Amino acid sequence: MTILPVDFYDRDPRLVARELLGQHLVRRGREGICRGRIVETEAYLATGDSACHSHRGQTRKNATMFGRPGRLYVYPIHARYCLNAVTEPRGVASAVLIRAVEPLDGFALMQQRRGVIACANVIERFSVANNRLNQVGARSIELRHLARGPARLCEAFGVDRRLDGWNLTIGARIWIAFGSNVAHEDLATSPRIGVTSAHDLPLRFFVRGNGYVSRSSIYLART
DNA sequence: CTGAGGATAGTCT
DNA sequence: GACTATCCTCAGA
Repeated sequence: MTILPVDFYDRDPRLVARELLGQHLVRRGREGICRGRIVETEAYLATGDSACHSHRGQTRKNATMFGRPGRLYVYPIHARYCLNAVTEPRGVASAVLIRAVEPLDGFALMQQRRGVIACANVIERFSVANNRLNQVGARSIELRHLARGPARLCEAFGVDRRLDGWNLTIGARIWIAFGSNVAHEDLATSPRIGVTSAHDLPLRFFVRGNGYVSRSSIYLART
């Protein structure tokens, strides 16, 4: 296992966002270990980006973005959380939002944290929903939705603001390890999801055709 | 102290 | 595709 070093993060967030695709987000806690392949990211720039949290200066909420690269920036949104990796040197407040992973390990733990039962397909999902043995009342979802979307990802991996500022490069609690690089032809870009300003910038990066990517059908842009 | 709004997700049409 | 529950943070009074 190769943990991505600080140098990896100490670069332009557009480069980091692109190269994070294919790498493995790993979460280790008392309950066990979770691992997922990163398939969708977004870059938020330190300058000229009105959608970036740092755009209006430093506050307590976004302070982590102004700190060292390779740290975890967690912030609350709509009663949920989103997970970012801080990029560029201290004082240059940029970050990469991780929007979705393809689950690799820790399926049971992710399901438990999310309070759902993940099914391989819609047919199995229908079957589970009607199964009397499902006494806990957990919703059944498709597997591709287990950690798709930043808030679902945080819930599945047990990430909340207590991990804001955590060092992603020391190999404890949560880190990103090298998995594989995505071939150029499998890489796609689009405008970022859910941002109301700077919507023209193609700062979202995802693995083309990957079923774990959110809203993949909307954009088919190519880099 | 109060109000507004946000890098969402789930549900329903 | 539209609607909205939900809650934390910040700005303004």
